[in-house]
Amino acid sequence: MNELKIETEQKIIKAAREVFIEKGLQGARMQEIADKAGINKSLLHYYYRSKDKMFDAVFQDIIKELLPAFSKMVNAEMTITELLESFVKFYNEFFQKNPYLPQFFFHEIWQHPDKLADFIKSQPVNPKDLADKMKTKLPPLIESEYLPQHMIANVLGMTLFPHIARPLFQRLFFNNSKEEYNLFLSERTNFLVTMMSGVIGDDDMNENPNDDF
Amino acid sequence: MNELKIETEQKIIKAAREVFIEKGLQGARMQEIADKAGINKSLLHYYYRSKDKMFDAVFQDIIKELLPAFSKMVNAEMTITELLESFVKFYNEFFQKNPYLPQFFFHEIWQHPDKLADFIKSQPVNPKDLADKMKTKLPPLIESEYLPQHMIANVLGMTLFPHIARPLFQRLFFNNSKEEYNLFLSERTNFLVTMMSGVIGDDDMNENPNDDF
DNA sequence: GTCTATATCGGGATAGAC
DNA sequence: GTCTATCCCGATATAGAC
Repeated sequence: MNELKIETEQKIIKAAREVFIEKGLQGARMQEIADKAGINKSLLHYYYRSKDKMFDAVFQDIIKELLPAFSKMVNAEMTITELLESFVKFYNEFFQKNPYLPQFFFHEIWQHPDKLADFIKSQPVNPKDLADKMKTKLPPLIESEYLPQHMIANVLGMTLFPHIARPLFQRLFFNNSKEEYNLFLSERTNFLVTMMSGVIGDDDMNENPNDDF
Repeated sequence: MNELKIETEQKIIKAAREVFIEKGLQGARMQEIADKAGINKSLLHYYYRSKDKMFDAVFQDIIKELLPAFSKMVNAEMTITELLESFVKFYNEFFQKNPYLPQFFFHEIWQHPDKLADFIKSQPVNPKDLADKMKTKLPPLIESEYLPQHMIANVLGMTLFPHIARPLFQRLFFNNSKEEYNLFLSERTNFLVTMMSGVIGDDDMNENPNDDF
């Protein structure tokens, strides 16, 4: 019995996630979620009292997957080049598996900035510390010119853009071929990593930003 | 009478645009649009038969404002540095005035890739030509390494990101202060222009990519 | 053209049997 | 826990008076 319950809840949350990510909170239909989960519509209300509560559960899950990946990498003991590499690789892979996700995420943070704020406040990590931490990883020459915020915006922007603009870009430049575009995306991971290393300079590869070394 | 009619239609399309951009097609309410236009709900149906048709009108308008700005600049007789500058300045200014717009645009192109495709096909401009044209503007050294698609994704990504990620970034790094963030955005325009010029090399400033010079 | 009143319907939510 | 049946409201859309 209990196993069945757990299994059902899994099916529901999985289906809900898929539908919400594709259609957004307003666009999603409870019926579609129920169909996709292979269960009855009213069961949704048994597990999650309302559509809103169900959405919250999904939204929180997704933020928890996206943001910590960010801070974990910044906190890890890596050089800036290694950091950028794991950064770009992680998000490129993640979004290639979940193409609708960037669109969903940014749409919903504009619709519910409050929900986002609550989550951020509940987090133990201080984002300003992250930015500072990132700054210490930068070679001195660049450090003086780049605000860490610019740096982060550059990296995230260049990584994210081809994913969120996919419906447009795939049609404009890749004959609307899914395969061609995935090829472009995979290739782009390497392109970005080598390009960024070039801008930063490879000479920090042997440096260690920590004093205790 | 006719003037009144025109005036009303203007008020409606303006209101519809605002509400659609903030809430999206699914999130928008006809009542809210009517209220914002200061007219009766049923008048909306008199001018545009349905919500969908109204949305189409708005969506087309917006695409027409966003994409041609793109191609006009690429076609203009500018060096790559001048091109990048007008590019970044145009979009940064446009999105600062219309903060919800990037979020709206990307959400809706995922929801209606068909509508987007139709528009693209109806355009006389060939995007591949644009990419090639852009390639001719690049200094030879860079040309060999950069696919124009990467170049475009880089510039658009770095320009767009702080706008679409605003609810997140403003909270994470700018105490959720609207003023501080606008300052950051304005400053970033210059930052991007100088940074990009640096990467490309300023030595193309005096070159003219055309043979007839 | 613009309004009021109303129809219609989709979709979230609840009651209750099993 | 899961289903069927039903409620009920919100939102788009239409009819018709002025």
